[in-house]
Amino acid sequence: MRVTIADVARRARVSKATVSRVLNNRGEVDAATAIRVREVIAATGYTPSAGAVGLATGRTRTIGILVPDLASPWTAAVLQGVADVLEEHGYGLLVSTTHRGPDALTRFARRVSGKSFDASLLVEPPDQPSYLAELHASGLPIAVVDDRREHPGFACVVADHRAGAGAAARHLLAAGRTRPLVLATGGTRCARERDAGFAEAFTAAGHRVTHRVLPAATRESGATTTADALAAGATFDSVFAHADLPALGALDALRAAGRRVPEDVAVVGFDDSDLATHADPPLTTVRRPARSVGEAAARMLLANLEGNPFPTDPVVVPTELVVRTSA
Amino acid sequence: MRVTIADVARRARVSKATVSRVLNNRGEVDAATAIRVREVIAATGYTPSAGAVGLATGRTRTIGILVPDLASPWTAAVLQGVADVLEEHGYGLLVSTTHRGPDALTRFARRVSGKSFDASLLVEPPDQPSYLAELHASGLPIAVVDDRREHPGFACVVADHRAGAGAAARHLLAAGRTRPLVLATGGTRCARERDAGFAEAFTAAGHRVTHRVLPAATRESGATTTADALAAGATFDSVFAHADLPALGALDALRAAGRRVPEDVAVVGFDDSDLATHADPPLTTVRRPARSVGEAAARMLLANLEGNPFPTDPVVVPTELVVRTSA
DNA sequence: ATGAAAGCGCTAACAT
DNA sequence: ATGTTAGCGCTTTCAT
Repeated sequence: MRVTIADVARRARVSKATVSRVLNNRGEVDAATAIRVREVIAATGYTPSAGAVGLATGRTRTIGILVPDLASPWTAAVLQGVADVLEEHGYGLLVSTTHRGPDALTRFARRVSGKSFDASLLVEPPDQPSYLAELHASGLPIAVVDDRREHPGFACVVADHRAGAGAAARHLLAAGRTRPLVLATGGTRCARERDAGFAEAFTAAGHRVTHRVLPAATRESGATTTADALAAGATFDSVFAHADLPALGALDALRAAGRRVPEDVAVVGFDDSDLATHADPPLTTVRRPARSVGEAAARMLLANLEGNPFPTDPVVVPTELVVRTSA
Repeated sequence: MRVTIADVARRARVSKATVSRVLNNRGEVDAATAIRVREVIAATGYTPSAGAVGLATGRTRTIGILVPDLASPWTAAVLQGVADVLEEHGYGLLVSTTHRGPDALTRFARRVSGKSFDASLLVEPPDQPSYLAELHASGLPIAVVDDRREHPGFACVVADHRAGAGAAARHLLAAGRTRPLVLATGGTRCARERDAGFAEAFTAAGHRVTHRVLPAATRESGATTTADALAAGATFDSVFAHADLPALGALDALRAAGRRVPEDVAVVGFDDSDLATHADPPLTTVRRPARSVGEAAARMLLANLEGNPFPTDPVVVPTELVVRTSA
């Protein structure tokens, strides 16, 4: 049988209430009694039942996180940041995934109303306003990690895409590059931020940027788009891709065309994935601080649970230009 | 206020017991009553409190997983597999990490004895026999994912390194390669399996393999070890690396030495990481089925919870040779 | 087929 | 400073 608080109370010749008090350092307890109780606890290896504590207090010391999937480096790193902070504060992390379809969302909502956790964190949640609204209405503290910043009304943590793109631009400018080709990804909010941050710096310096939108954020589309630009006679001395994969593609196309990187054309990516380190040449890129984003989000949630209201504006985590060889 | 089972009972004009029966399809309930109860449930949006159910039944429908860290592609993929299976069966996943030091282990043990979950899964747990024994003694169903296979006494899921290495060897042999250079990683169990599987095939064919142990499973060590072998006059027509990163290093050294891949030397890696796809040339490699391993482990745990005993031998998940360009 | 009541293991008023 | 007493929201005998 498991040892319960009643067992401890009996063996220490006190009431359950007293045991509870020493357990939680609450209320006044005689020093000697406390010691005795602690001894019994140690001797029996007693650990409070999480479920019972949760039922009695209404708090589970667990937070729920909903991520698109676990295998992508970005979400995995965010998760790591969240887990670190929560662990440090003695909170548990209950993970759910949306990648198996919309049922997952329902199930998550179920857990929310089942009070499986005290707060929850949504990482790039799918746009299903009904569920989101429902979650919001549940009264549970909710924070969102979403660079698309598409969920007003929720406390939010985002990476600073604009500043990152700006840093990339200034790095290129400092190296004397004046005619960049931008390989942009779709029309998400963060893509617009990157465009804005990059273009801003170049136009401020009196230069124009050539802008292409990629059909997909893949290596292939990066390659063909770059090759097309080359074939169309576009003159550019640098490439800024909205992701590392297309940057790799640009590298391919450039090599195929006999352009040297970075001598003839400098290339900058975005994300700082593993691939960037191992690219040939190693890719200069803007690091998306997944880990820090996760940490910030977790801290925000924890602060909220302690009574501090959520910040009204998105928390912006700085990005960082990682200079390697390609630019 | 949250709606409780008592609220539902009142509105449906039945007792809590009946609502509970309807909820769990247990015992005989009049069809009409059941319908009425379900209507009230739907109307009120009632969801049972997970904590209360847990307290009453002694089961939380949650399993705990302990991983070294969340950011590595291998553990992330295992986790994904686990999450998929659990989600499908309505189980929750509580994640802990050991990467912040040994406290994490203590905390995990605490949750175990706090009955936060029904079973737990250890992914490549650190060798701290005391804690492991303690966990084992807790009576909680525990499974281990650990290719090192170093924890006898625990139910275990592993990838078939030996067969994977064998497949790599046969692929090389079929291509007429007869003098392979093996770039081995440290003395773990799985490294020995790979060595054995690979050597077996080559010696059976009457060929000898050159064997080097890498100081580390990095790209650099793969490169220098290969370069050294070349400089030492070793003649080899193929390289089998125990991981993708050193295989990439071999590619580097080979290129630097003017050897063409795969014409002069074929290269095979192990893991099938992202890097393999994007290597130049794309790397032929043995896929470690992280996802399937996670799924198998989760299924094993679930089966155990339903009363089936754990298999006594490790569950072996097949690996797969992914043929690309390098071999 | 359904209800009443006890109890899961804890916390939190309220007494003393 | 400590004990008593109610719950928290559910499941589960045991009656009826």
